[in-house]
Amino acid sequence: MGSGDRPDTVTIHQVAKAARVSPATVSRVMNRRQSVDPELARRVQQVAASLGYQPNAVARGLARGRTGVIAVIVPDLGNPMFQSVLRGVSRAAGNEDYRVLVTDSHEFPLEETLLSWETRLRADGLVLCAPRTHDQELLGIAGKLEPFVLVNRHVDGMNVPTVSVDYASGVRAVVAHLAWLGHTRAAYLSGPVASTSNQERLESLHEATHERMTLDVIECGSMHEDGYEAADRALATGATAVIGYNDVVALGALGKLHEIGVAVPNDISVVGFDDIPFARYCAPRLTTVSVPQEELGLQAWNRLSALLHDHALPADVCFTPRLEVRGSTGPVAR
Amino acid sequence: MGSGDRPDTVTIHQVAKAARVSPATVSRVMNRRQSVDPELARRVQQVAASLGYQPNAVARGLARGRTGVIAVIVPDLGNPMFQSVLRGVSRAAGNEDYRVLVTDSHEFPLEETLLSWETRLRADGLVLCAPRTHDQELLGIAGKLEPFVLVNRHVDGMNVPTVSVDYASGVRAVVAHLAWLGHTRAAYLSGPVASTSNQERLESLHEATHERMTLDVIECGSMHEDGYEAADRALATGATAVIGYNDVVALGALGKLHEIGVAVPNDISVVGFDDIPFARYCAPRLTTVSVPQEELGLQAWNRLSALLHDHALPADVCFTPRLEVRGSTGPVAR
DNA sequence: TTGTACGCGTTATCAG
DNA sequence: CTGATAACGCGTACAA
Repeated sequence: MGSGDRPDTVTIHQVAKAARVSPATVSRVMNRRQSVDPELARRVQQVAASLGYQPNAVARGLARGRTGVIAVIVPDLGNPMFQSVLRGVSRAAGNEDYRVLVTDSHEFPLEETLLSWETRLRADGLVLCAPRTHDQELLGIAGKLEPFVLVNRHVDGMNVPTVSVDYASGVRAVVAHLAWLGHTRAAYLSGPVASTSNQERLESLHEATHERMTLDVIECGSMHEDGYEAADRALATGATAVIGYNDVVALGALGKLHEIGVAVPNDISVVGFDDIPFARYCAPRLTTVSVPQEELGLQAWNRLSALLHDHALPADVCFTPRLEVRGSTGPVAR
Repeated sequence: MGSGDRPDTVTIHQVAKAARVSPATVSRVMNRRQSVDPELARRVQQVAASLGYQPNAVARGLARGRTGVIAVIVPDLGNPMFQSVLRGVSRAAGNEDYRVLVTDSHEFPLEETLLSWETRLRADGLVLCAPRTHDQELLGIAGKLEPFVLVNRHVDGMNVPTVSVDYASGVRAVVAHLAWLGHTRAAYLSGPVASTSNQERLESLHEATHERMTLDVIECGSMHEDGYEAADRALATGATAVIGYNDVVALGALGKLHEIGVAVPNDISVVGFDDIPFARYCAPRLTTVSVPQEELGLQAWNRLSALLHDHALPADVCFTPRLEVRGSTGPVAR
């Protein structure tokens, strides 16, 4: 037991009193200002250490106007793609002593902007992965989100640093690869309709397959289960190749195909997007459009960092994904 | 209207002035205090909305003494196990309007405590996944971390709410399962030596296999690559079953085995720990000791929440994992 | 080089 | 029910 008070909160004043200096001096010492007598600084540091003093981050944030925290919004913390982006941001930001406030918007478009705003208020800046929000809504709130960086999404008329991926190029590579293998009919396991990356991939697929390959679009989603369930329907179209909205979906389909005895790639080929870590560890290894996910996070941080420190802003970057051909695609059976 | 102007930082005073009331009243309205004249409250809300006012979270945190943020420390944001725990915490905390400050300690024991402390300062509480830190160090810093909850780890003499898993029980189930299948020689792909969960599993394995099965311990690690590389060495021992430190390692081994033409489970059986999402989507599906990862996060939040709100603290919980028998284990070849 | 005093934006206390 | 006023803990001009 003990007293119900909280004597464990040692403030700058207590340190000052114990060291017989003013709070200002303690502050200077804690912030490594050079204008303090070395001898005095040492004494203050000793006292501070012996008292276990650590500056209150909140008060410091208020006084300085910055918190040393950045916010990151992801649609789903369970999605390996965003996990990697988060990891990239976190590590990069951590190297410059910034912490990350992460928020999962639950794949819920309405929450994306609300949560973004709310979370942004507790941080100095924002890295936004918001594939579901409408352009208009984003444009409307952009002003209250600054400084922020957009990941994996482009919004016309929005002048915000963006880190993205040229999925169209990836799609073309996929289609070329499949065509070269002799495929003439492919099924696309479509992601969430509201997702811009799904729209981008779908549109590019239509363009790339035009008069070259038949494309069946299967309603699916973005989770394992979605791909697992959609596999049957994809199969029913007679397609010889399945293109998943992302790797997670593709792996879900792969699981189902294996279960029902459909051989990959002999009976059917499977392709995904992202190149999540497990894509290279499943059997057969998944052929996929490889996106540098952590690099995406790193570059996002670089831009946010520039914004925060008023440095020169790196140009927008758009990564060209690489088609990683592995074991899940093969010549069409005949 | 609404767009166009950019009120850099609109404060409670500006709202107060515009609504011709005192800041105190605005504060009351924003905090939904019932002691405000409904008519007045409506007016204030309108003004606040029209000005796009949102209370400054940092100032609010300072004044209230709590931030609405909790810290979560994980050894590696790339590990699906901790990703799930994080997700569980995040979603549970989010439901009560708490945000999550996440820090990746890079699997670096020394940083675990330092980062924990540093991060804890910016939050109201802490969920700590620190499998590498020594007991002594943890005991020493525990006082400055409170309130906090420990996940997946027990420290003797530390009176802190803990959410853990009875790995020993899982290990026994694995050994029983393998023995029943006729296996008499197993190889354990050992995780990081400093990891308490590895120590726990290894110790339990020795006990469970005692005079019943030969156990070869292979130095490995916690990543895909580690399992991938260790597969050969495991094979060389002549073991008919491989037990991975975790699913990630087991999947890495699975990949290598598949690559070199060793059939699973016909030639060799493979088991993992955790039951990460992909364990059920690989081929063959991975037999593994299933841990309720998100539930771990949820329960951790429940306890932290109780601590934060001074509610009755739920008893420590220790989940008994379930052996999820899938396709990667089978009768020993003869 | 060091100390004093004020501001950061809110909340809480206490009069009115 | 509402409004001054004092914290909250720290950073920093400004003065000494």
